Amino acid sequence: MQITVDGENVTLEPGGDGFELFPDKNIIAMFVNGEEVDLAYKFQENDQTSAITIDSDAGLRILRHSVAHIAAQAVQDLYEAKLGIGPPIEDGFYYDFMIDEPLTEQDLAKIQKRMKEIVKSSQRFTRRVVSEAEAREEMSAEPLKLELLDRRSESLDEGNVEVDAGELTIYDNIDRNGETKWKDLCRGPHVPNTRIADKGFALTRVSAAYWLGDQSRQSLQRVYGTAWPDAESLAEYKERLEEAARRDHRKLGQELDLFSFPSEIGSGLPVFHPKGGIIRQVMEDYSRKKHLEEGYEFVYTPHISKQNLFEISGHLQWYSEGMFPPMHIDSEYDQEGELKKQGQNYYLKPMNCPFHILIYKSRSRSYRELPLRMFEFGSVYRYEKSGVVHGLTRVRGMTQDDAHLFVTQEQLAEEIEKVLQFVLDLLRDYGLNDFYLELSSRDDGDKFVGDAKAWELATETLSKVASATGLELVADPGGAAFYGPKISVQAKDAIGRTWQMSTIQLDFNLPERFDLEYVGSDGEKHRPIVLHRALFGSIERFFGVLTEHYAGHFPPWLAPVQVACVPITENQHEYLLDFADTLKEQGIRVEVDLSDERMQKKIRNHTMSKIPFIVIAGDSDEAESAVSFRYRDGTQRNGIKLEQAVEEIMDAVASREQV
RNA sequence: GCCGGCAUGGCGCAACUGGUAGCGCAUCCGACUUGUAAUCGGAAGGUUAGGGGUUCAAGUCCCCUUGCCGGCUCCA
Repeated sequence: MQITVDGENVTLEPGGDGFELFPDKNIIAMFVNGEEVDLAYKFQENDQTSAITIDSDAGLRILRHSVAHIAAQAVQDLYEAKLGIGPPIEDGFYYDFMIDEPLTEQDLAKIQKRMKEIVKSSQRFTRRVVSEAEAREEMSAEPLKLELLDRRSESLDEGNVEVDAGELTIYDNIDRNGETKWKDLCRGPHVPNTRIADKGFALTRVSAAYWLGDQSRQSLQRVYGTAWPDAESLAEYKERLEEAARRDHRKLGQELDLFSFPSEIGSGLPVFHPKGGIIRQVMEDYSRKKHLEEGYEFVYTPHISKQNLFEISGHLQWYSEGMFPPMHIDSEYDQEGELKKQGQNYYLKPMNCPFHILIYKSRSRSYRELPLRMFEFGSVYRYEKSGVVHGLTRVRGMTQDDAHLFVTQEQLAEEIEKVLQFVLDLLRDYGLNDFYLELSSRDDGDKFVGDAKAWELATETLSKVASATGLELVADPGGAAFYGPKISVQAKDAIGRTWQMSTIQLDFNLPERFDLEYVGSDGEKHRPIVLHRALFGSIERFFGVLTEHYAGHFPPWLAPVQVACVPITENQHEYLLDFADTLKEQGIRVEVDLSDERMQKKIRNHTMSKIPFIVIAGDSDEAESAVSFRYRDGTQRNGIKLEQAVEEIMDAVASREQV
């Protein structure tokens, strides 16, 4: 029998399978004619195959999915639980269960212990093709699996071949004695044997999850886990989690005294302390400067508005759920309690656009004024549901670095290009360098405004401009809001996590609703196009992302305290105070530590508060008009002359570099 | 909004099955004056998120509210 292995012709005995062909233990499955299959697969004439190693992307998915099965077996060994689904996910897997009692952390430990036993018992994953009737029979005690079978037949009826139109398979877990210990309806493939999971897995958490992600369906218990080819990779993964935890902006915000969320104020409503305040101020000042240079004009608008504005804008129609409920004011009653004056509703604003648009509409506009760019640090309030607020990244009150650009059709492409370049430059100034773009286009449904033609044109324009940056462009079909397509900038942080930062959003809706126009060179009235864009997204969120990106080690230009001076003895107090004065005159944020702690303690304190420059001086330094630098990583440089020290600090701040 | 967990001085934590709150850091006072990540001694500080209940007795048990955490759903 002839088959092709990695493009090479190989001769195999009839009935030969993957175990024969790939004896290497690191190979856990294989591709056959493009499909992932078990090693137990018996080759057919002319099959094309290649190995799947355990550490490849496909291999890891298969491993994780297999460990999900082991978890499910363990759960069913220990509890009365019905099976949901158990797919691999990034870095791990989950399995959903219908179970009466919610699982706890203690349960997790028990389940993991049981999993270890299953792994050690060396069970084989064995594939078996079944008819639908057989599958229903064997899964008769598993209502959720039966529902999946129902759904499968429904979609087959509709000619939808997406969901496993192929044969149905059950995987049996068979132990050394040939006894079937467990089975699951599953497409596979799987690792050959539970032992392969050996030392590289761990359960990580439990939570609830809706069946099939549907809020109206029942809540299941979801067990999350992770799985890796070996113990080292698992340890590395755990270390990665710990690193992320160390960088958590909520923790750093507390430790570095940057911001807090007083419960007296309410959920999702942060206050910035002086140390966080100065960072914000520097960020905002820099942003203002850049916007001025880029031709933006600054506007200011209130935080609340009468209901009617949001009726015109459509927010109440489309997004009232995300808005704080209204406050009703100005009603007046006479002595009999009869309504004398109809009051009205005011809403906290969830977006700035209607306000900017009113500024546009305050007088007639000429094409000569376009593009008109209105910028504001606009405070908005959104009623985020109670379960979703999260540190600074998901809040109920925030400040957007928001701008609305009013442009003509002809100017659109160039303006988008400018904005995109502006965004990327600005993000780079903040130390983010690794980006990709996402283009969200129209949903196929009819939930959109404007005509399809205009959408198509605009999407094409966005796409062209995005491609021209040379950055990776990911399509997000159907991801657009109802009012227009958008480009979003995704940035990767220092430990490789991606964050959605800026968005550039076209709007076909508001110009219509507010009946915007400008007078063109032809003397006729035309409708401008509105571009929404926020570069940071929200200041709060960006602040959180930067904190995690830098792990609290803000570069000198952003650091709340840029220089801490530590005298070796009291004799240097004057000397360092003079030095600090010189820096202060240059606008440097500097402190001299005159406390009566020992200098080792002072160094420790300032290192822990992550101050970029610790400047130390003793007698010998003073004698030669010098100081010593100590950086956050513990490195030191001695004997730096005063003028040079000042210059270096100033340079580091001015260049916005990290030290 | 849903499921589960948590809530003790500024911060991090302790207090066995209910028996009238402890420790470290920080703070304040005093002593010490010291070349690169914690000097020593002393003092002050909480009625245990808020409210209600059970009990002779509640930080420990029950209920409600608020907030936080992990997910789900959502994120204009």
